[in-house]
Amino acid sequence: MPEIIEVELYRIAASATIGRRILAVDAPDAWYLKRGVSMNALVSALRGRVVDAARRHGKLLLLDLVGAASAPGAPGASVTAGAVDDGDAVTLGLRFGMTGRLIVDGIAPITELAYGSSRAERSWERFALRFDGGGSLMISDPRRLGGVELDPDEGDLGPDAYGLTAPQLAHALAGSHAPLKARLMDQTRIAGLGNLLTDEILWRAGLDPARPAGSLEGRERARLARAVTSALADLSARGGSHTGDLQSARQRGGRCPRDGTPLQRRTVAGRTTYSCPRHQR
DNA sequence: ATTGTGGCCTGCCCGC
DNA sequence: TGCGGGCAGGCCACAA
Repeated sequence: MPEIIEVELYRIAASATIGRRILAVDAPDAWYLKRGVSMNALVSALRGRVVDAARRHGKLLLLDLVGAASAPGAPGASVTAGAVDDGDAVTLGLRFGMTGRLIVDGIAPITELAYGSSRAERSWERFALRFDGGGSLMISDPRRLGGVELDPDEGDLGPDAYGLTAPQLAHALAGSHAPLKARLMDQTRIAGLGNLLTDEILWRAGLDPARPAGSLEGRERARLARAVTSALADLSARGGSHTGDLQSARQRGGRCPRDGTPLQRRTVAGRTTYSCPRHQR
C-alpha cells in the first residue's frame, strides 16, 4: 500500500508537471472529494492554474498551484465568496489510501502495489488533471480509500518520518500509554508510517508493538530511532514498503527471519500485527 | 485529552 | 466451476 516511500515516488513523478497549466479537471466521483468540496468548486478553483511545486508531508501529496483560476464560466455564476481565489495560490492535497496509484502522463511510478491491483480500469479513475499542451496527472484507486481535498491542513501532521530526529521521536512517544505501534502510526505525531513499515521498524528495533509508548528507556528509544532511519533508507533503496526483511514472513505460520521463532499474529492499534515474541520485547 | 472501536470502500483469495 | 465470506488497511466519526 502507499506508505511514505511510495508517496515519495509519487511526488517525484508529479514534479514532472511543474510549470504546466491545468486545462481541465476530471472529478467523476464526488465521494472522492473530501472536506465538503463540491465538484464545481474544485474545478473552478483549479482550472487555469499552473503547478508551482510538488511536495509531500507524510503520506499526503501536495500540489501548489498558482495563477488566477479560470473566470467563472457562466454569467451570473454564484461567486459571492469566490473572489478570494483570484490570483491566490491554492494547494491540492492528494491522499492514496491503501490502493491509490498515481499515473502521470500515462505512466505509473509504482506498478506493483501490495494489496492493490496492477490492472488499469477506466472505472477506477477517481480524479485527474489534464494539462495545457497534453499530459495528465491521474489517480487510479479501486477501493476508493484515497481522496482529494483543497488546502489541506498540514498543521494536523507530525514531523515527516524521513529525517525524523531522535528528539522528535522522543517527543512523539513521551508520556503516552498507547501501544508503541499506535503512536508510531498516529499521523499527528509522526507523518508517514503505515502498517507494514511500522512492523518492520519494530522488528528491527527489537521492540514489542504493544509496549506502552512512554515506557521506552533511553537506549530503546535510540534503537527505535536508528530502526526508523535504517528501515526507510533500506526499503526506499529497494523500492517500496513491501520490501522489508520481515515481509516474507509476515503471514500466518511465518517465522522470524532473525531467530526462527514462530511469529505472533495479533491486532495492535486496530491493525494486523506480526512480531517476534522472542526478540521483540 | 487520550485511547479504543467500528465502519467505509471493493478486489481478491480461500474453501466448499 | 461458481459462489460467499472473510480479509486487507488508511482514515474518520464516534464512544468511553
